[in-house]
Amino acid sequence: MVQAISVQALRRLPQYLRFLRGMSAKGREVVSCRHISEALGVEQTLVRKDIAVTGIVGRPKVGYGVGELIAAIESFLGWSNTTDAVLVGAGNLGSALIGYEGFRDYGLNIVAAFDNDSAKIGRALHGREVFHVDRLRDLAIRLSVNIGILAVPAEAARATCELLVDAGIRAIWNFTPAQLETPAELVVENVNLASSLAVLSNRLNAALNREKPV
Amino acid sequence: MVQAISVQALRRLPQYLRFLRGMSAKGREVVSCRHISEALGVEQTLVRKDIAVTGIVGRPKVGYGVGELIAAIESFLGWSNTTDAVLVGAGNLGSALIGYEGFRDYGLNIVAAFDNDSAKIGRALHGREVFHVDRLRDLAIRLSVNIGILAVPAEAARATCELLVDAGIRAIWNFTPAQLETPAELVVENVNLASSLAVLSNRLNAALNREKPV
DNA sequence: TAGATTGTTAATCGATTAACAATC
DNA sequence: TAGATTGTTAATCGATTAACAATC
Repeated sequence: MVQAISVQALRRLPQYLRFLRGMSAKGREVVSCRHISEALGVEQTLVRKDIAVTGIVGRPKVGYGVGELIAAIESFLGWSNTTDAVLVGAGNLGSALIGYEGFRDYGLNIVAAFDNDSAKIGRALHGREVFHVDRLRDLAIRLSVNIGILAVPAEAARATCELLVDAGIRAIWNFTPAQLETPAELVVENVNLASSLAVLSNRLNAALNREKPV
Repeated sequence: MVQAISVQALRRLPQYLRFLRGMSAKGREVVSCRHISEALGVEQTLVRKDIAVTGIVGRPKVGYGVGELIAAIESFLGWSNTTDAVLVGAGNLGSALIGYEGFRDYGLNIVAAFDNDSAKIGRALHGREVFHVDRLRDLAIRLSVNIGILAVPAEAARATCELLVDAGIRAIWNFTPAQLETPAELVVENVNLASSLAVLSNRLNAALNREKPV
């Protein structure tokens, strides 16, 4: 059966993972929920519940094995093995993403970049070749890539999304502000910078108003 | 009094805004909740409640004035006037952010970039000069900038955060995976790519398993 | 008027937190 | 044993949805 897990819990797992890897690097072998809770500011009980979904069992009075827990979270997220992805849009953001080495920690490997600007084709971008989008379908199918990273200008988002679906892509990591029309079976995860900035703006305004009330 | 609004609602407002601007560009003058609801896949009642927080009042049987609604959302988010920000970290991601023209739509203006790599200092990045971080405090205070964008390597995140606080920065948009130790009054908004990818991975795995159950 | 739409109140649902039991 | 910690069940809280009233 497929594990049911809340989006919120899912979003916390990588934070635990990062903390645990740090502990592991320091040679620490066991860790308690209280430890994680205090480091990340997440309630102990919540940490315990989140960890429980990975199927790992801790030892009362001791805690969890750091290595075990890391492996369990990685495995739960499907990050134990490298997953290939293609990136479309080799502009500023696209090249930053392809050059971001941190993705390795999440088991993500961008195998190739695509663009429709002939000035960009053929050049290597951080060691990955840039192809014309015309070749997307062929290459993605041949390499059986499931994940597509969308970093094109907003106006091109929908059309590019269709290209990706046509290329057999099953999940799109959408870095554009555009809302994608999604065929039911397509997984779309939006990285919505505007939403994030809205939260920042609102809290900042609240903080400033608290100081100088109108 | 400071408007109370849920983070979720706050995150939806920019989506409405984007849709409304599109409508406005097409010459549309009124819009109903149903209209927004269908375009964005958000329940009508929820749209209505979200819009209500901006203080705007619609007309039964008609809807809301597109221009009015845009102005109300922009004003609520504090996006009607441009807000200055400084960016620290002029690497791949930093230069993508400084070159991203979309921020203009959210009233965000990156006035300068900072780095500690002498190879990057002095060069212009998408038209903005890159300064040494030593000059951060002086410039940020002089320009009374409230927002700092953090795009340094994860290892440098905490130290840079302290520099920003020392420079009078009140809100940090954190693009690093690091968890920041936050003084109570500092606003921190994390753009957590790992969390986002975790959600994507999990849904993709679920979709693939649905096809080929174990 | 009738119908469409806004606005609000009540019900539901899900996530978080609190309380407690189990265990080493 | 006593105490610390895990694991689970119950209570709370907040966000979403459903139902309804108001209005043009």
